[in-house]
Amino acid sequence: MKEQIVELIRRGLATLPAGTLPDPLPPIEIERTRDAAHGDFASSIALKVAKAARRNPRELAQAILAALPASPLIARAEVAGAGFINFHVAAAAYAAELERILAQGAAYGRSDAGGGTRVLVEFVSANPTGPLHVGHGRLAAYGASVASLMSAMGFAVEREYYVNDAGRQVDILAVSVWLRYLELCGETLAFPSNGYRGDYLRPIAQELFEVEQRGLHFPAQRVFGDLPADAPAGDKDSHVDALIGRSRELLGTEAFDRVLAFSLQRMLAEIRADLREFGVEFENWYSERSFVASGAIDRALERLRAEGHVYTKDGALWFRASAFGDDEDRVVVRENGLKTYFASDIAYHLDKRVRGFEQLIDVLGADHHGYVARVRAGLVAMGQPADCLEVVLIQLVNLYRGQEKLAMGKREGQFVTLRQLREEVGNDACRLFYLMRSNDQHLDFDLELAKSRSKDNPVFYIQYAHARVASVMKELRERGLSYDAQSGRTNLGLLTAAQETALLKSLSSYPEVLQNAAYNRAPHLLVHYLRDLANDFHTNYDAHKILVTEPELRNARLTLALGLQQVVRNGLELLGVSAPESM
RNA sequence: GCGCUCGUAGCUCAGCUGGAUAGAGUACUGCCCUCCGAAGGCAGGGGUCGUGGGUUCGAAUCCCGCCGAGCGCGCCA
Repeated sequence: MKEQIVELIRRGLATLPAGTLPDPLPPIEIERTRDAAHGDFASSIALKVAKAARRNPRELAQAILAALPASPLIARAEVAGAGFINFHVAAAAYAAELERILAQGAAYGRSDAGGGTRVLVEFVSANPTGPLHVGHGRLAAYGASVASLMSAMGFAVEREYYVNDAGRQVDILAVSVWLRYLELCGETLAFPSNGYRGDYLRPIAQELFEVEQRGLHFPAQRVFGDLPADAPAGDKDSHVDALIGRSRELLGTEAFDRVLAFSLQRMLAEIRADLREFGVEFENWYSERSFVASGAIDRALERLRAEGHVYTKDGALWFRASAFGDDEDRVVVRENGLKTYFASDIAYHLDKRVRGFEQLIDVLGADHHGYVARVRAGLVAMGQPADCLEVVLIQLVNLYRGQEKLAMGKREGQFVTLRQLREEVGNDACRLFYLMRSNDQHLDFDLELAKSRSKDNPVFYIQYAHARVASVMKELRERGLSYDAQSGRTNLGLLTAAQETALLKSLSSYPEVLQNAAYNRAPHLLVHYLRDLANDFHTNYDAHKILVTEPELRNARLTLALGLQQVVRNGLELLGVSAPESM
């Protein structure tokens, strides 16, 4: 609807004599008015160009108004205030929009504006060394929803999880599982402070034991004998590194890698299952291990070297990041010859571009904000446009049970997992609560509220609107009546009550909300919209009985209710929340 | 110290690609059930948009300073 009016203005402006308006015309924009007295849409185009055109804004607005072609869409248009042009949309136009909703069904609100531009959304990418916790859940819900929204806008979106399955951390994972396995063999040992201490590794060790039996058993003394001391007396890093070395030595590379692969596979399976059950799917699970093996990092470094963007200092190889907007230069190859994580990170991002993605969206926890400038610097140095990478930072999540704030810290080892959260409040509440707030706002997640069946709970309130329509349809059948869609469409003119026109108006703004939410990477806007829409429906429901005896009015009202139901369903779908028929 | 983010009603937050008297939920106060789901609806009070400047016809929104909160500043990953 909005686009149609913009088109109308565009056509009107084209008929104005040359020189009336300044040449580089700002984009024509209209906005929904806040005050009904200002009509439904308003344009401030006259105010914006008045100065450049050296004309009085009101006069200019009047001229534009006079040039507007007549349209059945607009009941009335007028100049108001300092030079706004206000548009009053014809009631029939809202009725037509409702018909469009029902005709397009699940496709309503979608667009092809993205033109199939390839976009890669990378999110979650949690290390496969532990289960997903509540913070990852927010990344998952957000990334999935942004991907859906962009896909609805006609972008060719792929979702990617970068699996950090290489490097020291997975060695530590292997050692941690093996130590638990040794405990199952009857050994008593001091678990390294830098190991993964959580109980979640015990079942994996148990499975390992069932597969390997006692084949990997070594006495604890041989494993820990004369290793550098662990913290607090010694250094936890050198302790665990030595422990990795000792493990490889005793088990042999082949068996150690077997333990590693087994642990990784189990951990990853758990993460994938967790996300799948949460309704979050990825096209790509991109393995760092295979990425490293492909030689892509060396190729990226070679590219930097060829362009002269690296130099040697203190025995290390540095990337001249400061020349590309970063605060300082960064090491890519350490003095000991090992490549840094940063090196693989920029190579990975280059690889995304090489794979043909025009736009890269990274969804990261806010504590990663330090990486943005340097990764972008890397991409630019390797010839990529600076704006091909977009990083969205997600603030942290605090769990509450009513007033009580729940402690959750990895350090204490008692962090709440995503699975625990889902099991307690359910997927729907989980997804919606995660998306309720803007990404750059800390999220207070109240478990009690998420579970409550009342208006205070937006999940409930929105789903209830959907279910309520289903309930009305059921009641209709129970009364031996049926819905006549044709009659409903032809009698939409009967929907003249204030609550009905308000609902019609809200429904018509859905495409605008979607577009806004997609382009601003802001699913929370859709959540707020759906809540308000549900409110409009409940208000209308309370004010006007749907199942009245006059068939024309009844059918018209049912049409409105079904349109509402369709839009709620479409919106919830994009948020990953179910639209129940009853609850 | 440097950098990123945030600061809007008692509380939790929208609004921030500048627009016409600043919105919602909650809490508080008072109404509404012989009626399709009261798991609901209606009405009311409540705000120097952290603060001081600036840009603009117009600033919660853009720019600068200050105050306060969170996070990040390894040849870790």
